[in-house]
Amino acid sequence: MDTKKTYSISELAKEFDVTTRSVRFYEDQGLLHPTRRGQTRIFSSKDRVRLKLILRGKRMGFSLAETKELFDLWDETLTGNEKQLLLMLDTLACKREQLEQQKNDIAQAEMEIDTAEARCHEALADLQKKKRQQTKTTNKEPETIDQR
Amino acid sequence: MDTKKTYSISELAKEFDVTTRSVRFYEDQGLLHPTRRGQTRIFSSKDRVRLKLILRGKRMGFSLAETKELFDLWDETLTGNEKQLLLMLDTLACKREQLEQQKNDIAQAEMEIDTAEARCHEALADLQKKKRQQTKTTNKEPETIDQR
DNA sequence: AAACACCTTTACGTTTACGTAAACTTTATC
DNA sequence: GATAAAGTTTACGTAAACGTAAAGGTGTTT
Repeated sequence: MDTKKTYSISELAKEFDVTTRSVRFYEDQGLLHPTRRGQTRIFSSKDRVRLKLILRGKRMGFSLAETKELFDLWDETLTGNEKQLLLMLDTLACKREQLEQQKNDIAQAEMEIDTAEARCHEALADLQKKKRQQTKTTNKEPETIDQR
Repeated sequence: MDTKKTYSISELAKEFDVTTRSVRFYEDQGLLHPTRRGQTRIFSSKDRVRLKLILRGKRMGFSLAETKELFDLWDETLTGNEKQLLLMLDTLACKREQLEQQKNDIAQAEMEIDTAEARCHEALADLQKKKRQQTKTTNKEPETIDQR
């Protein structure tokens, strides 16, 4: 069920493969806002979404502070104040630029991986050739063959 | 000139907008290998390329240690040892997966930015409407208009 | 030769993002 | 009602990636 209303700390931790320590830390830093039953934390599905966003942000190289800024900004944006709305639009535009940069970086990296891989295959092919020649002279069985 | 043979530390620092401290740190961590004239560092164009890769790696969320591993692996790969070559191919495949994940993350983020932006524009439009109605009753000039 | 720019090493300080242990409370289970 | 399982706070520890002096060495420009 994706519409489950609440989650325990270990449920969230397990689902997203982080420690409870991390989750508590994110709360401490103001990124999550669980309610309490007694002193036990109860996380809403909003918290769940935010945790997902936090982790994606991390994978994308965002700091917790950056992510928190976005969360806070979004919350303030919801108040409907015009200045906030414009500020949010600005911020979104910035993020878009960052994403463009990242896409470029990724494209570059992919190309370099391609050429690196090609060179590896070449080098492997060379090695196989040498082996075959050795095999010819010593008359042994051929070994592994690189096939991709 | 992209074929300039050597660079001083501050040349590199300026070109890539990092501090000399960082460059020295990268050397200290074994990511760069400048030669020396006296005790002054002299960076090759290979170092320059590596610095570029380091920084791109950082933008992509890679740690220096990860980047160093790749550098080292690549250097060892160049020795032509078969095991190294296969290991390298494996590593490259892993990196490719990472890049796929990142592309997904970016695509998701872009979609969310799109919807966030749309909501902002809606909210702004609502505000404008309210303003216009006020303007009608109070007969004042219209103010800013959100046009995109 | 004095000043200035640029380079060096050494070394302690700082921020981020948690890890880890200790000591304790609450809740579920046998 | 004992015991385990999961939760809590407090607090010190740590790795990464530098920042920031301090103290000094080259070299060239005026």
